[in-house]
Amino acid sequence: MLETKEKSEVEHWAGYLIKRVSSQVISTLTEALAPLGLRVTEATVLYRIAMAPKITSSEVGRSLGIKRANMTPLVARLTELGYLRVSAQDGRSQGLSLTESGENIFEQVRGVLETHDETFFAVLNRKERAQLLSLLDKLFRG
Amino acid sequence: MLETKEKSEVEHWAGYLIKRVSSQVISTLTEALAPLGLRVTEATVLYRIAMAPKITSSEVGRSLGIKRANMTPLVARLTELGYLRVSAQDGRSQGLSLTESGENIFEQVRGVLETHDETFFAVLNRKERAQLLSLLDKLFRG
DNA sequence: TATTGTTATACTCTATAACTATA
DNA sequence: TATAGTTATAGAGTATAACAATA
Repeated sequence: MLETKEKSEVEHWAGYLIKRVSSQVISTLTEALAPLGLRVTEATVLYRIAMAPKITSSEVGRSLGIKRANMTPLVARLTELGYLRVSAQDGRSQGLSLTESGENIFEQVRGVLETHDETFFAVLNRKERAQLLSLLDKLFRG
Repeated sequence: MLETKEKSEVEHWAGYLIKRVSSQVISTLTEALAPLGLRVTEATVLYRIAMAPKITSSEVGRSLGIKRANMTPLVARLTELGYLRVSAQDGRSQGLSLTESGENIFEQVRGVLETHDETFFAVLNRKERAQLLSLLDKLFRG
C-alpha cells in the first residue's frame, strides 16, 4: 500500500485516474463517432444488438448498465434512423435486430472503435494493453 | 493485438471497460461521500485546494479538467457551506483556501477516499494495484 | 490582447417513481 | 406477483458563447 504522503495529490488515486482516463476515452470516441451521426451510448447499444440479435431492450440495458427507462429514447432514435427492427417476442417483450442499414452502420462503428482503440492505447505496448485489460476485467467483474 | 473475433463483445474493448469501471467508481464514491454532504466533483475540488492553498479557480479547473464556467457554481457552493475562503490575488484573480471548517471536512474526505480506494481495489493485490496505477498514469499523461 | 470570473443555456447520461400491459 | 416497456422528471457533469473587469 502506498504511504499517505505519496497519495497527497488526487492524481495518485487510481479511482481519480480512471475517471479522468474514462473522460478522455468518451471525449475522443464521441468525436470519432460524430461523422457517423452516432453518440457513444448509441454505438454501444448497436454493438450489443449486433452481437445478440432478437435481444430485448431490457436485456441490452441490464448488460450495458443502462436503466430500462433510459433505453426507450435510445431504441426510439436508433429505430427512427432506420438501424433497428423491432419485432414482438411475446405480448410484452420486443426483440431488437439490425436492419440492413443497421448492419452497414455497425461495420463502420466497428471500424471507428478499432481505430480509436489503436490510437488511444498507442502509448502502451502489447503486453501492457493485455495487463490493463486483465486488471480492468477483474475490477469490472468484482 | 487481439484478433477481431476476440473483440466481438464490447467488454473486450479496454475503452468500454474503463468507462464501466469509472461509472462504478463514481457511483460507490458518490454514496461514500453522501454522508458528508459532498459530491465527487466538490470533494475533488476541495482536495486540490487543500494541496495548493491560494490556488485560483481557473487553475483548479485547468488541473482537474473542469471548465472555468463550471467552476463558478462549485466554488459558490463550497463557499456557502463555509469550507472555502476567497481572497483577492489581484484585481481579477481570487485565491482559494480552506477555512477551519474546510480543513476539518477535508480530513473526513481524505478518510472516505482512503477507505473507498481500499475496498474498491480490494480484488487486486499490491503489485496489481501498482501496475494499474502505472498504466493509467501513462494513458493520462499521454 | 489575453486572462479571470461570471451568466445563460443546452446537451448527455443517469436516476427514480408511477403507470400499463402482459407473463 | 414479477417483468417489459413507457412517460415524466430531476440531477450531475460537461460544453459553448458572450460579457465586464483587469492584466
